[in-house]
Amino acid sequence: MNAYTPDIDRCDCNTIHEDVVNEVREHMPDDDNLIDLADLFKVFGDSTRVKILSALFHNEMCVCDIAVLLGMTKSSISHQLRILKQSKLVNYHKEGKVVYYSLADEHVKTIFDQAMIHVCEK
Amino acid sequence: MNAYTPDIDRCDCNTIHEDVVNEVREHMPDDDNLIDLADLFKVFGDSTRVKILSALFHNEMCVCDIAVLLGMTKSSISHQLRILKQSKLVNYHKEGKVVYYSLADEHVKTIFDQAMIHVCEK
DNA sequence: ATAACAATTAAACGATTGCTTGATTGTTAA
DNA sequence: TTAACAATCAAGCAATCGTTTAATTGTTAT
Repeated sequence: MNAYTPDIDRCDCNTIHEDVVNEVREHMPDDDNLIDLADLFKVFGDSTRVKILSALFHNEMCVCDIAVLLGMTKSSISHQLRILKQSKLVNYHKEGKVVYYSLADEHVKTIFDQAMIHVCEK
Repeated sequence: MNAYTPDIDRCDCNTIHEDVVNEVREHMPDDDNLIDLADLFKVFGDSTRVKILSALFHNEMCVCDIAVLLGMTKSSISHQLRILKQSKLVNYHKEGKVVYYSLADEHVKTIFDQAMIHVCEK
């Protein structure tokens, strides 16, 4: 931030259409919201987690069953469930040694359905 | 794949609830579809790309304007636009030196809106 | 108490990713 | 032709990520 680098924004060019930039800036959601949005999609952006959530659409399941279903180790499933748990996307309850996971939120299915339509349309 | 590693699926445990696993397996979408779904979310899972798409909801824009809007270099914006282009999420057309990018698909906004509802509900 | 087992955790790894830098392409205007 | 500039591209780097491996926790059953 000195006289030689007046670009607060680290941008290496000048605005071409100032009116468009200003108009878009007004209509865009806050940065924080867009970052949260990206973070949610980031959680959805792994095939293992997508498969886990897709499985939980139909039934609550324990770690072991999910591991069998997806042909992966309990460890990696547990690891991914931890991430889904942190993102408040799954709930869980214990019964003895077994931990059952279930979908925490109905929105997820709506989002997945919409995205699946997009994916299947090409 | 020999007599000592009979686990085709690399799973390190036995099925606890075979009925649940079988039932879920029948209802789940194909692996390919779920992988495509995760790949789509992977593209959405970066805040720069989310911001670019969110901007394009309102207007087509050139690389320079997007760079100004987001306070980033043209190079990194161009880099991300390339990924969005490869995923068929944006279209573009040239006018002289300037390349204008626009949203390729209305579904994206629907998906973003649904996800934004989820994000804002906590 | 001991063995068995569901689940979690930590460390390590290989792979992927996003940005930076600098060079290059292609078009416009002097 | 030359200079300016929008845009792209390639190489390199640091950071992040998903899985593996091995050890650990906690519960059940012998």
